[in-house]
Amino acid sequence: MALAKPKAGAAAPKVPVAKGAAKSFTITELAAEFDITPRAIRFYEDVGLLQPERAGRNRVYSQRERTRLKLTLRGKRLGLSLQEIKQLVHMYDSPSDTAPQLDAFLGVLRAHRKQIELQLDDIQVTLEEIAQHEARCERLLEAASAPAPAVPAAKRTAKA
Amino acid sequence: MALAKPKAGAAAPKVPVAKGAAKSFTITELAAEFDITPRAIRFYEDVGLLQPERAGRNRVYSQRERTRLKLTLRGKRLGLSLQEIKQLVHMYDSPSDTAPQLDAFLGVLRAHRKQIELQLDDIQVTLEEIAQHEARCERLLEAASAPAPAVPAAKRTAKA
DNA sequence: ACTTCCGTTTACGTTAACGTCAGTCTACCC
DNA sequence: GGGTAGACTGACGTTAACGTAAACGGAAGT
Repeated sequence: MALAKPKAGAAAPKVPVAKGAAKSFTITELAAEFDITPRAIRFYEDVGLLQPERAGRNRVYSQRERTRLKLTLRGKRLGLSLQEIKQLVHMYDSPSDTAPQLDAFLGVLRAHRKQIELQLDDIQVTLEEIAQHEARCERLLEAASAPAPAVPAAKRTAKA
Repeated sequence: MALAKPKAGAAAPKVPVAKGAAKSFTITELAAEFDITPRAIRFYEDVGLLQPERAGRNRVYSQRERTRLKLTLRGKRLGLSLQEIKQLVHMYDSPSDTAPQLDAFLGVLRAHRKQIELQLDDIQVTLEEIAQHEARCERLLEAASAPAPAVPAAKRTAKA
């Protein structure tokens, strides 16, 4: 991210990636890849989650920004707010090196893990329940498709 | 906030235990138990997630309603909207018995499971990352508390 | 030069999920 | 029988996370 060119000759020429091969992305590419709108991506930038470069007026996303977007979306799927995600991401890639900083970071990490583990419990319970419902459903379906109910026809519904 | 007082000043007509001790709850009890506000509970009722009985004006929650509230909160923790939760809960306890109904229900169940499993992946990845960060933090902390790392020592484990 | 197509900016609109009064009602206590 | 304290019912406010519409700019094709 060598911020060299003070003025990149007006705007962005089509596909200027010639040398470094530092793959970059446009906003619509990312939007398409992650199935979200450009508006959402700009919004994430507004709240400080992304900081893309610019080619003139247009946004240019590096691999690193793409990763942050990915992290953001995963955070969202886990039910975190953008602010929470921001704090986490910020901690994650700000190199704390003093002992108290590291300590605080560890605290946050443990809290985060705790929460994630609770969620893991929720998920496992839910999966268990779903499995039971599925089993019951399949049982009933099989019973329904069974040719002749051998049981005492206590409930003979109208059927042919 | 008085915790377990001899129930000073209640609004309901003195808990009419009536017959079969079917344990019931007041809105404030549930609010306290799940650490939410009565307002939230009433709101869940507004959107059709709960249907408590009434003792005069006051709401009375049965064990079943309590369970639904629990399901609701778990759904929220899993990132579902109240509408989604409503649909699921409604399906879960409406006894579908015709084959097409069961079939549809199975479809929903499988979709739900699919989504939950994706989330499980997210969680596992996240846990993995957290573990790595924790390890790095602890490494750094140990290095920082080490006596005097004059030279880039490879690994200082012994605590003397 | 003109049009077409994106991407950008600005700004207001929207939805979900409550929070926060304000005013009422009513059972209980003194 | 007056006071108090919860619970109740509207009704409006709020926050997060975008959606949507309007207007502009630059570049690419014709």
